[in-house]
Amino acid sequence: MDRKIFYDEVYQVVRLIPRGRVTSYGAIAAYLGTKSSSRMVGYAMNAAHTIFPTVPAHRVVNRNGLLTGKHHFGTSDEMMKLLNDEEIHVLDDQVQSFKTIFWDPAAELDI
DNA sequence: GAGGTGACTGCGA
DNA sequence: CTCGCAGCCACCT
Repeated sequence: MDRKIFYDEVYQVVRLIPRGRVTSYGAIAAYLGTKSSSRMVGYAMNAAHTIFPTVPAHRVVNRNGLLTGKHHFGTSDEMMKLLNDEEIHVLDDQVQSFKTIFWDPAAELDI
C-alpha cells in the first residue's frame, strides 16, 4: 500500500531536521499521522542507510533523547561523533539540552 | 501461514 | 520515583 510512501515521508522529514537539532521517533510518527506506530519510524530508520541520499538518522532519538539506535550506525561512536560534529552534546548516550534543541516537525512544518 | 522481533510510546501499579 | 505491560505494524525465520 502506502508503506513505501510512509518510509519516504519519514526520510524526508528526517532530512528536514535543521543542523544542531534533534527530534523523536514519536514526533515523526505523529507528524505523519501514525503516532501509534512510532516503532515503524524506528524500523524505517533501520533501512535508512540503504537508501540515497543519506538520512541523518543520528538526529532522531527516542522521546527521552536517548541514543537507543546508536548501534545501528555500525559503531556506537559513530552516532555520537556525528552529533558532536553538530554541536549536539551527548553524555552517556543521553542528548544534553534535548528539550532545548528538540525539533518538532508538526510544529515547525506546521501541518 | 504462523510466530517472534524491534532504532517506541503511554499508562497503570 | 521506578518497573511492567499493552498497542502498534513491517520484516524475518
